[in-house]
Amino acid sequence: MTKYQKQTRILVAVDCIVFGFDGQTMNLLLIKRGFEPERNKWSLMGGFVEQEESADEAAVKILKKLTGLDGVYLEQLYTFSEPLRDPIERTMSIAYFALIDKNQYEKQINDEYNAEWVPLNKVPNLIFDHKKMVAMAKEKLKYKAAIHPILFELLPAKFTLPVLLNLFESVYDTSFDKRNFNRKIMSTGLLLKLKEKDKTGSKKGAFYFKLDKKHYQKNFHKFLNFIPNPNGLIK
Amino acid sequence: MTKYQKQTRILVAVDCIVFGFDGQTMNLLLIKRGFEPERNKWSLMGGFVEQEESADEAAVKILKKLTGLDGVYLEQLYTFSEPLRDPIERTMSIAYFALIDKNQYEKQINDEYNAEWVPLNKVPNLIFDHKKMVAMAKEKLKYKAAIHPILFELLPAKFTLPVLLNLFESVYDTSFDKRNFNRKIMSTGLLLKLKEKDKTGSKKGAFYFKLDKKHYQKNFHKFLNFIPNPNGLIK
DNA sequence: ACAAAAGTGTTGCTGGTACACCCATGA
DNA sequence: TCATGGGTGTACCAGCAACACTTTTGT
Repeated sequence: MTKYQKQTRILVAVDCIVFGFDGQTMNLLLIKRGFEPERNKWSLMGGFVEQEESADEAAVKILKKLTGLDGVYLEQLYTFSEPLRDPIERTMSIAYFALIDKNQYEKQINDEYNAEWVPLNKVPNLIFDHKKMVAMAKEKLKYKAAIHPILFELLPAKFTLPVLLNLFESVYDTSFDKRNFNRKIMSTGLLLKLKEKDKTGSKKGAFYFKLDKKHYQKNFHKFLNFIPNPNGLIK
Repeated sequence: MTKYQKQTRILVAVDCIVFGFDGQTMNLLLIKRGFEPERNKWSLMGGFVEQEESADEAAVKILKKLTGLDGVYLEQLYTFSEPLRDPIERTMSIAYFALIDKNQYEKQINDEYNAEWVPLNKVPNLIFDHKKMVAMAKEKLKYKAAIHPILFELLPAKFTLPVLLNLFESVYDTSFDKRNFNRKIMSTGLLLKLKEKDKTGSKKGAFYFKLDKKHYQKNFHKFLNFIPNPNGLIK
C-alpha cells in the first residue's frame, strides 16, 4: 500500500499541567528548563510523542518521570496547534492536566528535573503558550469539579472535612459555609467517617474520612449541581 | 538556531463529527470515501492539517467545503493518537464536533463529496476509530447541552417550542413534560416570542421564537442544571 | 479559664416535578 | 364537528441558603 506521500508531518508534544494540593494551598508543578530554547525560563513539564506511543502513554511516562507517581489522575485537556506557537519549529502540543497529592510527591525527582511547586496564584511567566494552557486547565478544573467528585484525587487516602473545605475554597477562590458544605458532602454518600482524628490542626481534632469506594461509582452523579451556581463561578 | 533534529514527525488530521437537526430527527453527516484506504466505506469528513494552518483553521476549511456554511458552531473534542489507528501510516486525529441547521445545508455540495445525512440512531460502521469519535461526540453533546444553551446552534433563527422540545428529546433520547419544559425554557430569558406562527405542524399553529441576543451571554449560566439529572442521563 | 478550631440544626424560600384540561383551526 | 397538535396552571415536595451557638481539649 502507498503511504500518504505528500502530506506534512509535524512534531507533536505533550505538556502536563500538574495540580498539587498540600492541605492548605493549591500548587502547580513547574520546571526551569535546562535546555534550549528558552533555557532557564519556567515551563510546564513536557516531551515529544515518540513513534510507538500514544499521547496518553507519553503523558503517563512524563508524569512518572517527574513525580515518581503511578496511577495519577490524568486527563486530556486540549490540543494547541497554532503554527507559530514554538519559534524553533512547528510543534503541536497535546495538553494534559493531572491531579496529585502533593505530599506523596518525591523530592529527589523534583531536584533532578529542576521542578518546583508554585502556589497557583503566584505562577510566573511561562514559555510559549503555556500560560494559556494553565488558564484553560484552571477553568476545566473548576468546571469539572462542580459536577464530578474529582478533587479527591488531590487528597491522601485519609483527610478531614476542614481540609476538603480548604480544597474547594482554593479551587473556587471563594469561601463556603461549612455547615452547608459538610452536609452536602455527607449527603453524597461518598465518604466514610473513620474513628481516628487529625490533631495537627486543632486541639479538638478533626475526624478523618475516606472515600467509600463502593459508592464512588454509583454516586458519581450526585455531584451534579454541587457548586450552587452563585454569581457565575462556573463558566 | 537548531531544530529538534532527532524527533519523530507525525501526520496530523482533523475529523469532523457534524450534527444536523431537521426539526424532527438528529442526523450525522457522513461521507463515502472516494479514495484509498477504505474506499467506499463510510467515514467522517476529515483532512490533513497543512503546514501553515492550525487545526481549528483546518476544521473550519473542511466544514466550509463540506457544507457550504460559514460561522458554524465548532468545538475541539479530543485528539486520538493511538499509533495504529490508521493502518497505512501513523496519523493523529484531532476530532471536532459541529452543530448545524440541516436545512441550511447545500445539497449540491453534498453530492460533490459523496456526503449523506444519516439518522443518529442508524449510523453504519465507520472506518478506523471513527465510531469511537462519534460516541464521544454524542456524550459530549449531552453533557454540554445540559449545562449550556448550545442546542440552538442546530436550529434556524426562528423556531417553535415543539421543535425545540423535539430537539432536546432527540439528544437525550427520552421525553420531557412539555409544560415543565416550556416553563423552564422561558424562565431562562433567552427566548423572544414572535407574532408569527408556524402552521406547517398543526392547524392551530405554533408561535415562533428567536434567541434574545442581548440576554444570551448574560443568561448562559441559567442553563446550569437544565436537565434534571433524572436516572443518570448525564455522565 | 481561655483560646482555637470542630461540629451541629432550623427555618424560609426557591425551584422542580407531576399531573389534565382547554384552545384554535383546517378539513 | 371533530381530530390534531398547541398551550397553560396548581399543588406538593425536595433541596438549598442563611444563620450562631456548643463542644473539645491543649496550654
